[in-house]
Amino acid sequence: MQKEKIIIILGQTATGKSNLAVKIAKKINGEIISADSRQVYVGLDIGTGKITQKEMKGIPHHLIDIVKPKNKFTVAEYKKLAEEKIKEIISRDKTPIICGGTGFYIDAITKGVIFPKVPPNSKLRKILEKKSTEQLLKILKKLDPTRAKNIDSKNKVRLIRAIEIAKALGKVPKITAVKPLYKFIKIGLYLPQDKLKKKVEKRVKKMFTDGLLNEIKKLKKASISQKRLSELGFEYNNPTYEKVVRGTLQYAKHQMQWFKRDKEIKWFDASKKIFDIIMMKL
RNA sequence: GCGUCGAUGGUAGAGUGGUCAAAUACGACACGCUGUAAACGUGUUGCCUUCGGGCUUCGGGGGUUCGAAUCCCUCUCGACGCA
Repeated sequence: MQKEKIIIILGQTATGKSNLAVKIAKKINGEIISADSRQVYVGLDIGTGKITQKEMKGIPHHLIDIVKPKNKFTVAEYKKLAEEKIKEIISRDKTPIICGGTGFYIDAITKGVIFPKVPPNSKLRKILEKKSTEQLLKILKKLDPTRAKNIDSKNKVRLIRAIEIAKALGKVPKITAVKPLYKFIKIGLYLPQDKLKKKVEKRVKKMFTDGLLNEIKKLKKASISQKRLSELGFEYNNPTYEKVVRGTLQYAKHQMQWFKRDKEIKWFDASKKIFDIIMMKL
């Protein structure tokens, strides 16, 4: 049996992924699944550059606005939901198009990664957070010497998660991945540095005129704490134009850092006319 | 014009005779990442290097000293105060 085809649109922020995804969806009868770790939250619209109803042009979009910003959302949940959506869309005889810039989320689906079935344990985390990385490493060593050897020994977040898993399962299972069920076509969008910068500047300016500050006010009213807001991104942490531009540019760089390891991605310069070329490849 | 204070690496900002190529933070660059991922972490960040070191730096110039980012003189610029 031939594998179903799934199109992935990924790449740096502000390169026009959403737009391209909608165009492709129209042409090939597709539905879009977002791969953005922040657009899942209700109410984070302007700051995350969320696609508007109008921009969707009638194409169904999934995994946008699915949780309240108060609740934390994670990759594992994303993977589960996205895989459900993929099945659903295929059963409707349509093509799933995954579109977004969160590389970790995309890999979670396309690389068949299996996450250990250990949900975050906030109680345990709270206790562990108070300890130093040295102490944490010691604890992990006792529980799982192998993982302790390979882990990023100064990374608290990773250490805590490793301990969390080891406590629940006895040890941290080896990374496992299953063969993907689908045929993924990965299309990467990038912009030359100067063009990216201009695009980002324009976008951030628009963010402020569109009412980013107001959006933050609303979130605060909905009793989202300042701490939580800053977790949701620099746009939500006392943003200024300069801060957001710099942060976005840094983020774009970080995204490339992640994506460039994936040799399956076919890259396209988003400042050129690429739609027809991409369509030919699908 | 007089007086006081100040001038430090890409930026902010410590340092006030040796342990200073100069803390720290930010930025920049490189890299990692398996349930927080716009998160979290690591390395480099004057120049050269056979990686042992070598060389030139703390507004400019001059001096004191075995030794100066640190003390003195002077010039330039800036802030404030008095005229």
